[in-house]
Amino acid sequence: MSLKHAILVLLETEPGSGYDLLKRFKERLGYFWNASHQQIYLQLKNMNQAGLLQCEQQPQVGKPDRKVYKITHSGHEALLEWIESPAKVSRVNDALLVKMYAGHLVDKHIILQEILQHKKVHQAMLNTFLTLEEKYLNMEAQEKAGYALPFLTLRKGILGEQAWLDWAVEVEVFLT
Amino acid sequence: MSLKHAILVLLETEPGSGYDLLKRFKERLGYFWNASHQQIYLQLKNMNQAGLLQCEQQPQVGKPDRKVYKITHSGHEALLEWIESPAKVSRVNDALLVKMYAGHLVDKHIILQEILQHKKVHQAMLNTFLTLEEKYLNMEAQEKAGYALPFLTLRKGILGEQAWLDWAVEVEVFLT
DNA sequence: CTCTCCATGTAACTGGTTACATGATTGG
DNA sequence: CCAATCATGTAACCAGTTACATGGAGAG
Repeated sequence: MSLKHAILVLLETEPGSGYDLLKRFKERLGYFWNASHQQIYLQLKNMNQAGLLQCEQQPQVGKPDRKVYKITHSGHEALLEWIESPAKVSRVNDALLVKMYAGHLVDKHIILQEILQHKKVHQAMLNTFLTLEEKYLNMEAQEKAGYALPFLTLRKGILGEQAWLDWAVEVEVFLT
Repeated sequence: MSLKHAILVLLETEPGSGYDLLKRFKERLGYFWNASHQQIYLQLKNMNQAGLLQCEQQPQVGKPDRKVYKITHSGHEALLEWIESPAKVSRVNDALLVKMYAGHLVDKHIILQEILQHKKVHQAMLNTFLTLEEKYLNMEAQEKAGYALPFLTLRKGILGEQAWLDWAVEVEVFLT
């Protein structure tokens, strides 16, 4: 299970609350890791209990306390251990392809419409990634160096989305 | 969710036992849908109870009964309804990219080794897909027509794996 | 005044994995 | 003889989603 480790990664550089983490997930790991706020709050509680994080409560007026979590030494150790041990090849379960496979059962326009809807989402993601890429490429050498690995994950996103869109073209050609 | 629907797809053309389905998953939906035998047996039981499938028990000597499941009318309806209603864009949770993102915490050879391991698996998958593609391309026009949609899902696999391997090259260039 | 964002959480449920369990047959 | 494959399942656990719940602040 890796939500735990993803949280450790995001807290490794700076402490943050559950909500902060939610935002960081969207900004930084958005393409390859998703987490809902419910999952995050629960995980933080568990990880705090397990001693991977420590929590500082900041009282707020008219709001629930702001709980800022910080990685502990034990948390840092756990993170390194995880990075160093091999990960399984992640296998997808893609419902769209199951539909595609059985598409002969319905009118082909239904499948085509579905593809076009998904295409919009993938095109939008690609655009976001390309904007981020440009930002990176315009950085000064020094700043660039610090973002090299995140940039490689961005490249994964770009190549993945481009492949998706190339595939969509093949599908459209066949279905129209 | 969709394991249910994937099973309906696989039983739509011909009945089969849990073990038959396990094999069909591997052969036909392998790239985009994974299911363990435990999941399948459980689902079949539930779907039988829900009236989507009917089960015929074939007694066997020295073995548990062979339970052959067949899609019912209600199951067929459920399948069509599912295909016709929009699917969410599937979002990946890829632990390898989380590691990559935080790769600065460890020696870069650790990340490189991990990439090389994963690359082997992706290369093997691509080879399998390319073999299947060739098989399809050598079919006669008539037979080809019947496999057009499954062929498109195969194309997705091919484009996806090629993109993965292209990305791996970029990673290797950076890490060596 | 309503909508969106900020900010936090609990509870029930569904989906999926890991571990356990059994035993025959086939191929090297 | 040993490993793999055939063939079936249960139980405990872990991960993730959906629904529910609350309430302030700022924008239009």
